[in-house]
Amino acid sequence: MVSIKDIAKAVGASPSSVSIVLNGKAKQKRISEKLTARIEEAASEMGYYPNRMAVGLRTGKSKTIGLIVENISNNFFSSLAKIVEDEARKFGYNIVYCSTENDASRGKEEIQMLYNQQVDGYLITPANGMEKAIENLLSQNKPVVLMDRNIEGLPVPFVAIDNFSAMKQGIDFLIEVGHKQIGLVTVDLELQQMKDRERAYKESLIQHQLKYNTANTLKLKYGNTASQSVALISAFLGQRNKLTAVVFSTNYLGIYGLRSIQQLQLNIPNDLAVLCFDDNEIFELHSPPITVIKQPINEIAKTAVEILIGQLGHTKAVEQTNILLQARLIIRKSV
Amino acid sequence: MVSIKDIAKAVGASPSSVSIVLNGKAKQKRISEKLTARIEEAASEMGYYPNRMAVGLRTGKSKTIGLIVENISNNFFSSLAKIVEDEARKFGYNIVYCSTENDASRGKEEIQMLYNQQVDGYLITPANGMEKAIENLLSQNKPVVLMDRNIEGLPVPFVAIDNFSAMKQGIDFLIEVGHKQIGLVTVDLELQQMKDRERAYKESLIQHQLKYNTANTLKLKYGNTASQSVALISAFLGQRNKLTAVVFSTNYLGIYGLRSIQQLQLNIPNDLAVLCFDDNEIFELHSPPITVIKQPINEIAKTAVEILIGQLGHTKAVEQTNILLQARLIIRKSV
DNA sequence: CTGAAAGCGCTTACAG
DNA sequence: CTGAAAGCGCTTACAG
Repeated sequence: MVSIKDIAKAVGASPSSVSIVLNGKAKQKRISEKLTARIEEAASEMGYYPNRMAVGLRTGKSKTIGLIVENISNNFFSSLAKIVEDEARKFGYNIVYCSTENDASRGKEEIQMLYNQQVDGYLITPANGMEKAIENLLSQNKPVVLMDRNIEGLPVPFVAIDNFSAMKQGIDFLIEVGHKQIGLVTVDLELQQMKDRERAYKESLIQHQLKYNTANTLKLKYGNTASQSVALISAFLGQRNKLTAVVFSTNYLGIYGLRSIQQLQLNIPNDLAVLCFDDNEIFELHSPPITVIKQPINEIAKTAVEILIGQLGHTKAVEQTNILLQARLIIRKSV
Repeated sequence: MVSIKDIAKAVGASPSSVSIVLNGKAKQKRISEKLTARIEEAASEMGYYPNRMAVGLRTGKSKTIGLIVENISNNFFSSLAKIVEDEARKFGYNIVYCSTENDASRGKEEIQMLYNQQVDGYLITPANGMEKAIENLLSQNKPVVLMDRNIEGLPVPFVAIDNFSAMKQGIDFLIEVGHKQIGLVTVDLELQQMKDRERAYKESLIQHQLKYNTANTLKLKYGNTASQSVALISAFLGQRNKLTAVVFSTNYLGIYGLRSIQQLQLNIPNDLAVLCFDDNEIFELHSPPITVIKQPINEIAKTAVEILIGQLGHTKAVEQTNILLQARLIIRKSV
């Protein structure tokens, strides 16, 4: 590996001059044009690239961003990851990812690893229980942007969608179309977004003078396996055949749900209308295609990176730091 | 951030002793048990964690692995990424990912970035044109493991599936079941795996005394948009209605294909039998569920990490470094 | 206009 | 048994 010293030797200058030139500060530091040219030529000829470890140690900047998501293999998060990668790339940043699996202790370890690795900023979809660790980061003046899930009371920028009105929009639609017995399948995570979605379900029913019956809500354990979940959804859907519509509060629950419905040999939408929160190629392709509430993944990722990069000092800081984007109801054929 | 110096000061020892103890070499370097205990206590009390940049600069190791895939948002690669993360984590490694989008110049830039960042090892699904860059890595003695796609003639470990026999198995099955007019939808990438799959298609037909007709193969451009691809597949499938079965040579082609088939309102499997290379939740859930050739993603990822970690000196080197795993034909209801 | 020196936090030969 | 010193590759205040 060729170092600054090597170049200095090659052109007969000092390492400091080389460093200055290579950092584009030649003019500012009044290095002669002649020396500047010689150094630049030598650098490109010798194939010089700075050792980021050394730069990092010296400057405290690693040009790396830590991305902590629930699970990188989940479609929602991997789509997010791709946009994050592309955006960060424009500013010369690499991304190191970690999956929490919604396990706070795993998440905390990951924050620690990223911290030791000196990542410059953090993009996090926090699991419950990570509040303290994130607060620590903030108190160390590390730039953090939360995505998808907020932590109440932490002074940290946050970009996500307005879960309440997104879900409300969906349920309102089901009701307008004539459904009166609407079931909800959700997950027992104590996440604000899940609570918001559930609350929207309830309030929409009440607002439309429909009965809110807790028996019409199925709350699955997060830790359940796929086949357990499918079985539980099947039982839920099979028993209460008075339901005319069901809404799944996440992507993967919807996928499980479709499997259950297939097993039960119910016809969508005749036997049962289906609405799902979060889109997925599966839903678009299903016969019939499933009506969904779609999050603007692109916009979420872009905005989050933009804010983070702003904090890292590359662009102007974004003024409004709590950003709630709107989801869109995409009407297909399942309702 | 607390440093080794701080600890040294706190316990009244030298930084070197602290370093030795904290690296678990106290016994070996014959540091007294008393000092060892004092240092360890202070370190945990003060919340010491090594600065990985400094360690990296000094030792040349960053405890980071670079993962270069075609596209992190693609289900196959994000699933791979999750297993890679979990396996690497066991050995204390972080993963930084990059998507090439099958663009060699982007891929080369990414290798360069990872190199500057001093990643310890590389896990790569190479795009065509990255051969030279990978060769460079090898000549610098950087550990590299190729996944999914090989590069002929490079002395580099490689783990993937036996694409030829996997595809052969699938086509043989279609023929045994009675199909004589079998179409193939594939992509124009000059990748060995794609060639192997195509070759298997051809050879299976010939072996069974069926006509191999190039008009029955549709080769899509990699750069096509989703809707372009769907339109082209529709045209292909619509015209030659003598086809009784079609096989898609990748995951995303299959997804496009299902959309085309839906648009054409063809019944699977009565009007057209469908077989797809690579599994996907979509296929499992489709009505009817699609028969697929499934790659053992878990095994691929685990094996690749295992070999890489082996090369990094943590476990014994794996002896057999070119590993071809077997794919499995999963018979569902689309044939 | 340019160079010598210090120092980021760590590890490792070396000396005692 | 323990410490002082050098050095990884870089950047930046300082001196001239």
